[in-house]
Amino acid sequence: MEKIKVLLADDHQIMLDGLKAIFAKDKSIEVVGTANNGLEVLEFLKNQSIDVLLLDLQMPVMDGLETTMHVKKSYSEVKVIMLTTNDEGSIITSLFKVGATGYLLKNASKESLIQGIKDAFEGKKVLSAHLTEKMIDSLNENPKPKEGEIPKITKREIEVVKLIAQEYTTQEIADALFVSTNTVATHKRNLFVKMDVKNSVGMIKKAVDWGLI
Amino acid sequence: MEKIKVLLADDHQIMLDGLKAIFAKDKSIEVVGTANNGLEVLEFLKNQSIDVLLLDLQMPVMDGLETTMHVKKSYSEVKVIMLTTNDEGSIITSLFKVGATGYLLKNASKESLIQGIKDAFEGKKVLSAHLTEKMIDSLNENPKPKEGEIPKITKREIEVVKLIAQEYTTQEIADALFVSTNTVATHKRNLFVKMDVKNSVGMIKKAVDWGLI
DNA sequence: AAAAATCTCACACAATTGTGTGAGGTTAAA
DNA sequence: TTTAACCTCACACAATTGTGTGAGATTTTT
Repeated sequence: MEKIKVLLADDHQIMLDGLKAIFAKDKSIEVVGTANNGLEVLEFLKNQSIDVLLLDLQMPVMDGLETTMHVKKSYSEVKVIMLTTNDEGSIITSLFKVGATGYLLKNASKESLIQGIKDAFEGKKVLSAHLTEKMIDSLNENPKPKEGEIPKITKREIEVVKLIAQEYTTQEIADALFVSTNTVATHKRNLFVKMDVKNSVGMIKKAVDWGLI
Repeated sequence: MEKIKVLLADDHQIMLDGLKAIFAKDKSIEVVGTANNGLEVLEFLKNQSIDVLLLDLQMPVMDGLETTMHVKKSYSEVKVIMLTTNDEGSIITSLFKVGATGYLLKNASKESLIQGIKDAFEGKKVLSAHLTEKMIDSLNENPKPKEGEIPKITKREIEVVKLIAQEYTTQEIADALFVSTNTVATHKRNLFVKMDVKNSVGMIKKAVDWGLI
């Protein structure tokens, strides 16, 4: 069987050595090179193809996030696993959005690392169990409206809000709801006051924040 | 030790019976009641407190998502675990945003269910391993602007977009940028075309999607 | 049953937004 | 250096939005 070609990138030589030692013991993984920053990774890829890129998040010159973007843009078939010591939940989602395949803690066990490489190679998403929760938390981190701070918006008003969000004009909303434009205008007026906004733009922004639409 | 008080909610009686049977064998869990829909859950909570709510996502009258919102609003200390057969990734993030604690598949093992209840009770987030990947995928699923699909928005235009998002009128934007209202109007006009929207509301929505603001 | 909230509509008017067309000056790219 | 993109502004006009006030009808809550 062909070995999984892995490129290691970390600014700490000790880390690179440690990783190489770990993977040396595994028959299905071959470390084909190392890099000290993102630029070196891109240089390496110009000359040689790899299957998996194991990447330190914190690096000088070009960090993990930026590197991932560049790599995925030019070599989309490469699986990228981010390796890091700390676990800032907020960045995890960004990582996956730019196309990373996995996210592992540096203090993960040797077995986890090896398994992570293999899973990534097979196209699976890889995530340290401890990090799942972090990620979930980060989803909630946007200034979620505190319980009592949301005024009571009526059903009809919500209908109006939704239509406004869909770029409907007052006239179109009136037609859609079978009421007069005056009525729609009244709903909007009341909404502006309730939501404490100046215009439809502010209204829709808050509506999104509040989960109204 | 006090038992963990659990309320089961599912519109299928068979499911309820099965769950009861499973939890009956565990000494630390006590099923204190069952409900067939969200309304019954809310009714139950008026008279009796619980620790964990195991909730079917698909229910008539009031589904899991809506129920969760109501429950967390009035009884924030209750841990909610969603139980479902299918796994629509997109809904998972919504779930956590409304305050759910976990999300398990109905075909999870008995052990997983029991452990899930215990974890939730201790405040941990619970997620079927198989669903982690789904969730990650769903992060990527918002009509992410494909590389080439985002038109080139100039710096000046972005400034305008940001101010519009802050409920500035054209006049105020003009003052803020030290240009005439005509200029601002022109920027807006160009933005409408570039972004293919009808008005400022649509513009701000897309701007958010595209990460412009 | 009385009170409060909701939904409806009218009328009038000010304010703002959106559209069309044309164009001069500056900057960046080919 | 020629072209292209960008920023600027004007003028005019239509369309839409936003405000203020008042009020009847229906539903929900107390």
